[in-house]
Formats: sequence, C-alpha cells, structure tokens
Amino acid sequence: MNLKQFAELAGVSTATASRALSGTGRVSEETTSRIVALAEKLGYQPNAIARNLRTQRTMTVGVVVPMGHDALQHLSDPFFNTMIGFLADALVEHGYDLLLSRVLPDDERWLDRYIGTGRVDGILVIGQSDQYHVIESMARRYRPMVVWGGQMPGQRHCAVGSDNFRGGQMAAEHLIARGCRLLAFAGPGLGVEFGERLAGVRAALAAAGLPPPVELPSHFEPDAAYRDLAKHLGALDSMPDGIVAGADVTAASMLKALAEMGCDVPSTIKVIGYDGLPIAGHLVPALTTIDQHLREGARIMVDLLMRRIAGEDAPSVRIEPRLLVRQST
Amino acid sequence: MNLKQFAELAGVSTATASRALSGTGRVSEETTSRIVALAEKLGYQPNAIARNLRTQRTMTVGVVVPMGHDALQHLSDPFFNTMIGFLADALVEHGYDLLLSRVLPDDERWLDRYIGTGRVDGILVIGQSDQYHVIESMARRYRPMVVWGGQMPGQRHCAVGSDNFRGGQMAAEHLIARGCRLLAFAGPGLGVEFGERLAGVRAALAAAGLPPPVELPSHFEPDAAYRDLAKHLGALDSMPDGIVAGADVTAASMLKALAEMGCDVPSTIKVIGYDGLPIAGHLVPALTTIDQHLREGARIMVDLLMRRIAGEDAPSVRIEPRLLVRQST
DNA sequence: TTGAAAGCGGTACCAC
DNA sequence: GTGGTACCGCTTTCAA
Repeated sequence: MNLKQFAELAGVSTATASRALSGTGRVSEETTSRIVALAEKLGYQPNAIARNLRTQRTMTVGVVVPMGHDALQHLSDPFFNTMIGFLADALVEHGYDLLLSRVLPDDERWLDRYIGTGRVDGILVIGQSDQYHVIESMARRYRPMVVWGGQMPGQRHCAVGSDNFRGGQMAAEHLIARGCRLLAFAGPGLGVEFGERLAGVRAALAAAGLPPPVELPSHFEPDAAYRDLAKHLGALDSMPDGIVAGADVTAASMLKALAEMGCDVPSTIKVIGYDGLPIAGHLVPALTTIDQHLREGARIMVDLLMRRIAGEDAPSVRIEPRLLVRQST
Repeated sequence: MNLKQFAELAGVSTATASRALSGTGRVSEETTSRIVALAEKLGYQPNAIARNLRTQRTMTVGVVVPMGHDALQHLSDPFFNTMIGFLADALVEHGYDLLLSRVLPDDERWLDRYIGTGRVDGILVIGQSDQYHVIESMARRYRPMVVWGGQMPGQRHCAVGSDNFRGGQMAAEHLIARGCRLLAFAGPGLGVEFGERLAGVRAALAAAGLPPPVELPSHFEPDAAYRDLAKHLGALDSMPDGIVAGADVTAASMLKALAEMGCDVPSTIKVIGYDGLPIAGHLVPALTTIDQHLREGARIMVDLLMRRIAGEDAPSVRIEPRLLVRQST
C-alpha cells in the first residue's frame, strides 16, 4: 500500500496523511490521531526510499573500512568488529542506521565512488591504512566525514584517535620501569598509526639510554601472525625481555606463540598490547595494554559527524591514551 | 549533478545516458563508450536512492539483532561482532551492502516496522532470543528472511545454525572422556539455543550414569558475567571438575575467574566453550570449543537469502557442530 | 538506436 | 487546517 491508497482509505489528501504521519506541519489533533490509528491498524508505513529521495536525507551513515590490498584485513578482524559495534551503538542513539561496506581501494577514486551515489548522509572511516592522501583530498570537497586515526601536522580531515606516539612511549616506559632492558616491537609494517607507535617506543628507549627495539613484522590475519611471530622470535640472537605489540590482536598472537615456546609471561618476558579491546582483559594472563578508549572514541566520532552533517565545522579530537596495567607485565 | 544535466552535457537524452551507464538496453558501442568516458571524467554517478525507488530494489540487506531488554547485549558483543563481520564479507561478494540496526523488540510489531519501510531487499536475523514467535509469524508473510538459530519441529522460518543439542552432548562427552565426573553448565538462562545445549549436556551425563550438571547462571555483559561466575563458583559445595560454557565469551569469563581463584586449567578443572570464535584460539590456555563454523554459516545464510530474494524457496540448513580440541581440556 | 514521457512513493510549497 | 500539485532523480515503456 502506498500513501495515495492509504490517504484514500482515510478520506484525506496525501498531503494531510503525510503530515499527520510524519508529525510535521499543521494538522488538527483529531485528524492526526485518527490517521495514526488507521495506519497502525492497517500496518501502513511510508516508504523510506521515497522519503529519502524527496528529503535528500537518508538517516544513514556509511562506515567504510579501507583495506589496502597488501593487508588482508577482513571486516571480521576483532578491532574493526569492536569499533563497528561501538559505532552502531552510538549511531542508534541518534536515530541513524549504519551502512557497512568493505571498500577495496583499487584506485584513487574509491571514496568518490562511495559517496557519489548519495546513499548516506555522512561517513565514518575506520583507519587511514595507506589511503591517507585519498582521505585527505576527499576532505577538501566533502565535509560530513570523520576518520578514526592519527593527526599529522597540517592535516585537513577530521580525525579522532589516540596520540600514537605518546601511547608507544607510555608502553615502552612501562616495560622499562618493570625492569625490561631489551624490547621488541611487534606489529604490521603498514599504516601511519603503527609507525607512530614504534617511534614512541624508540624515543622512550633512547631517553633511557637503552638500545633500539627489535622489530618483529606481523600479519593482520591471526593465524599467519602467530606463525610469523613464532618464527621471528625463534630466529633472534638474544631474546628480548619485553614486547610492545602494535595492537591487542598482535599481542594475543604473541602470548600464544610465547606459551608454546615455554616462555612464561610475565616472569620471563613481559607483553603489552595496544587498543584496549574488551577481549584483552579476558586473555590469560590478562593483557596489559594502552587503552585508546574505543567506546568513547566511537561516541566522539559520531558526535562530530552529527555536527558536520548539521553543517557545523567540527575539529579533530585527540584521545589521551591510558596505561591499563593487568597481568602480562 | 543529476542525470538530466549530465545527459545534456553529453548531448543525448536521459534515457540513452541511463542505458549507457547501467549497461542495460540497446545503445551503440560508440555512444556507450563516449558516455561512460564523460561520466568518468566529470565524476558523475547516478543517484542510488532514485534508482532504488524506481527499480524497487536496494541491493542492501538488513542485519538485525533482536535484543530482549532483559539481555543487555550490545552490538559490541564478540559473537555478534564476529557474525556481522562474516556476513559482511559474504554479502560484499554478492554486491550487497549491509544495513545494521539494533532493534528493540518492545512490542510484537518490531519486525513489521523494520521491514515495512522498504529499505532492504531482505533481512538476516542474528539469534532468535526470546522473539521466536514474532519471527515465526513474520515468516508467514515475508519470504526473504534467514535467521541464525535453531530449528524446532514444525518451524516455519528459514534458519541456519548448529544442532545445539548435539553440540552440548559432544561437549559433555568430551569432558567425560577426559575423566570429568562432575560437570557444570555456565550460560545465560535465556534463549532457545542455550536450553538445547544444556539438554544435550544432561543427556550425555545421564547416558554415562553421572549426576546432572550444576547450573551457573551468567550474564551477557562480560564484566558482570565474570563477577557472577566467580561468585557462583565460590558458593558451590563441591567444585566441578569440568565446565561446559554456553558460549565462548562465557568460557573466557570462566577462565578468568578460575585463574584468579588459583584453579589451574586444564589440570584441576577443564573448560569447554561453544561457538568457535576465532578469538577463542588466542586465549591462554587456548580454548577447546564446539565449533559452529560461523564463517561457513554466514556464507550459507547469505546464499539462502540470495535465493529467497530471487523468489526461490530455500530450506533451513543445520550445521554439524565439531569438537575443536585445544588446551583447556 | 534514440527520445519523450510516465511513473516509483513520498514531501512541501502554495492556495484556499 | 486542508487539498492540489510540482518535484526529488532515475528507469523503462512506447513511439519514432
């Protein structure tokens, strides 16, 4: 049933029916309640697509995860999962739905292609990956976009994320304070964020007069990551006594690899993660980590996006990372 | 820019432009390539909303998670997360987008309200929760719907899920074979699935001539679950030597509670989970679990839904659960 | 092969 | 307060 038919049954014009149902405009109390009751009874609901077309609003926000084809990250990666869940929770509170798309950044225009079709009122991008420049150039033309990621000097796009350098620094400082003298950094090579974290680790070690960190490259894909780490660990000349993982997921693989090698955590070797995923507290030993406050971060992203959709000019927000000490250090 | 303006620039009618861009209908080679090239150059893309309205298709699938208000499950729950990720991966391969909504089943009509607005071509429901009858009655009128969950005798709606009774049975049998004599079942009280799993555990124990399982009620919310479990465990007269958790998430909380009580897993007490979340392999000790093959399940759900959207009548599929032995037993 | 025009199902302006 | 009607931007029949 469409509005025309419904209005006919109600004995009013489509205009009146529309106004009564959407609650906008001047319709008498009685007419309104009569029409609403009838709609309820008949199970009539206005078609959202038609409304979207007319109003030019979709009440939907796109969440896109740019996946560099090197990094085989699935949407099922725990970090994305968690983030998407938090974003959904926050968007729902604002009455928005979440359109989830995996986008393959095969050329420079993927973001244009995504936005151009007008299915969403705004977008949230999770992770800059290796698409920093694409996002940056999009930000020039497209306002309602908020990105989870770092802020570089002179950056144009609105980003929410922790101070990755500071976080890396905190992680290393904590391990040093716990008595570690030789650190390793385990993480995927790609991505601005990870580079910053590593730089923070370097800085802390230098400040303490200690040697630079051993780098253990790692995959995103859990099983591969685990194998990589085990292999690289085994090949080291001297075993580090502390490991900073670039992400909680990496730390989890690390814990597994260490357990199989018979290295006790934290007595023999200490491990600290990065992200603050809820699941990290469930690992045994519970993972010490740098908490990025993802739930709050998601809420902030959504708030900023709402303001940008409304036409305001919301600025980037930097989240202060926090050391969350648990049992793995 | 809209189609009319674009067509004007291209020097053709809107009809021709539309046909050339959508690849449907008869347009000469040259015209087509000329128009496509121009669109590329100008960055013109047809508006998806308008297309959806006209074609009555959205190329979007809704994923809804009915949340009984008793169970405070967030979309950020690891099980949902994981499932949503897998579904997204599968949908993307079919060219569909995923519209994520948290639905509060406050009355009997939530499903009608969701579907009635016509924003999606079909829906995937994750978990029957306590909404079995609502889903069942919807299935009578609405075909393109596939549900993750169990299959009861005489069930109308198309469901994909593991044989929960069999799974519970397998879990218990495994613990018994490992020498356990007093089992506990930890899980949220609600939900058909969990009841079935518990029944399976009961059956296995009875068949082995062992006493029925102690029941440890638990929350969905991780921290609360952990506290609950610790409390209930402490209050038991005699400690069980094996625990079947109704979900991997519950098992994770369990492992944590046990670690803090100083109970070694698996030597003192053995723990088996249910779901087969990828993250479960990262717990230490790595969690033995009943694998529901979620990734494959998601793929099957999507395949069935595609067939239903196409008008076919796809049947329910039961997934054979599999025992995945790791270190916690 | 191409173009003119009628919708898809609403919303919102304008007149009464 | 209510009704008539022009649009939102595209697809698709029908005619040329």
